[in-house]
Amino acid sequence: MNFSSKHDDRLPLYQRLRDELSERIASQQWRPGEAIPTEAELVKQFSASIGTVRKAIDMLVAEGTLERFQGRGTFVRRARFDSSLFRFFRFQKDSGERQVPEGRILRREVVEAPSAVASALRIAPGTKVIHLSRLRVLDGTPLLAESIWLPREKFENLLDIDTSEFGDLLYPLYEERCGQVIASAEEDLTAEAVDDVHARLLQLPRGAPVIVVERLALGYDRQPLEWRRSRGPADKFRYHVEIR
Amino acid sequence: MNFSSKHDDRLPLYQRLRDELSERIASQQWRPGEAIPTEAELVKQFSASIGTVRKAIDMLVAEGTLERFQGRGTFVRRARFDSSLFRFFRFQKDSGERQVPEGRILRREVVEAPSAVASALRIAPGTKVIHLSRLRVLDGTPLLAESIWLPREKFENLLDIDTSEFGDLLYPLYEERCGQVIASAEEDLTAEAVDDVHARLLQLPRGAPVIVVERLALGYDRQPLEWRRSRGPADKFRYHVEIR
DNA sequence: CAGTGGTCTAGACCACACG
DNA sequence: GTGTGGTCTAGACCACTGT
Repeated sequence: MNFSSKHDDRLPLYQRLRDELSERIASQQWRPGEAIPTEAELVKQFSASIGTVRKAIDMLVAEGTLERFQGRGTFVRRARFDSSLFRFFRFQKDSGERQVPEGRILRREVVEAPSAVASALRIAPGTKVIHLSRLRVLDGTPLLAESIWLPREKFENLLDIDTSEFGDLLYPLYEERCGQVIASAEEDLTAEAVDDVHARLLQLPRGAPVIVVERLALGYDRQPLEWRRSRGPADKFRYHVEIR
Repeated sequence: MNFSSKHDDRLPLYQRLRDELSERIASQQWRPGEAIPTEAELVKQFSASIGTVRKAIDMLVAEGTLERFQGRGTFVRRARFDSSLFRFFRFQKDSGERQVPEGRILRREVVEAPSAVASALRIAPGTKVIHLSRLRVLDGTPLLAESIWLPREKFENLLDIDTSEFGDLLYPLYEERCGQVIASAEEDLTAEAVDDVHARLLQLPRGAPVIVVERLALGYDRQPLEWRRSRGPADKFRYHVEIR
């Protein structure tokens, strides 16, 4: 067995190996939660030494694409985005348990992509996109008001289901209904004084500070799959960063 | 040559090696900007193989403690924190060049540590600390209002210099005057409506949204050296994160 | 040129998971 | 016990830096 042709021979072997593995994951040849072949097997397949194979796998583990378990194997990592919400918002029960906030879809429509959305999703402006408006609520308190945009072509199936059946988490829904797996994301955080529309939605006084999180979610092949903008009350927000 | 005694023999060799190197850096045996011994030299000193030495160094590079340059050597990394400011604030000239905002010390005093400060710096409440009040200004526009607390014992020398000679960056000053090197930091971000005191300082209307950044700065030995709380106008703020 | 880190090999043995 | 990843060795050769 050998490499798919497109790799540059001048690149180090472990790099090409990393890219090759990464592509097989992107193409869902190995799916999230599944084990990839053993190190010994990969050594044979790519006629590389164990050290080189391990270095390639090391990189994918560092990137968060793979997960290793001694004695069991190496697995494609299933991204856990719910936790990202809790990196930002200290909305937890006293016991410290993490609750998934209830998600209510307020609106679902097909529209032409506004220019900001089109450029984020890297599609032509005016392309049809699905727009969802969603409110996330915890213990009766509005937590987040979200606007979500999806390329229609990939997510057409979402138009067939009743929005009441969407459930509280969208990414598993994307996977089940549309075969689209979210592998990573980029977020931009800002803050602003709440506008009247969101003040009503979030039950906040006029001009109260809100956090704005814009998230671009990507597949394993790094294609943009979803763009969303979420707003939440600033006093519920705390984000922690380590710097070196 | 051998390891300092305290390392646990059950730990993998590359781990013990990493810890040993890390300690030598913390103790300023090798200082920021200086090269550490070559890989071949470390192989001899620790009677390990080249692969093991490289793995230990790899870890410190990944942590941001060391920096490698092919053909030149491996160097203790000098933390560059000015950049952290610009990760958060999009205050740049049109050309994209990064300007260091002017720093004006408004007040310098010795006080007993408030409990929040004491717990952040991990010292007993009531211990004497140096408190600095500082305004950072770019092109005449107030950017950040900062309150900075330092353990008096380590930073006594700062009391001897006129505050007008502090300059625009404090961390180089800490290093030159007090021998204290900042190696890493943790930041917490929140947002709030500005209070009257900071509205005046930052020239903002009442209740405007401000970003609040609390930073704990640590030495190479991870001892807390400085705690600060900074506030800046939210519309100047944008923070970018990657999630996996 | 000599000296540095970067890549790669071909093994050995250990620690852990699971049937 | 068998199979997996984890640690470690002892080299070889390449690519880059500085003199």
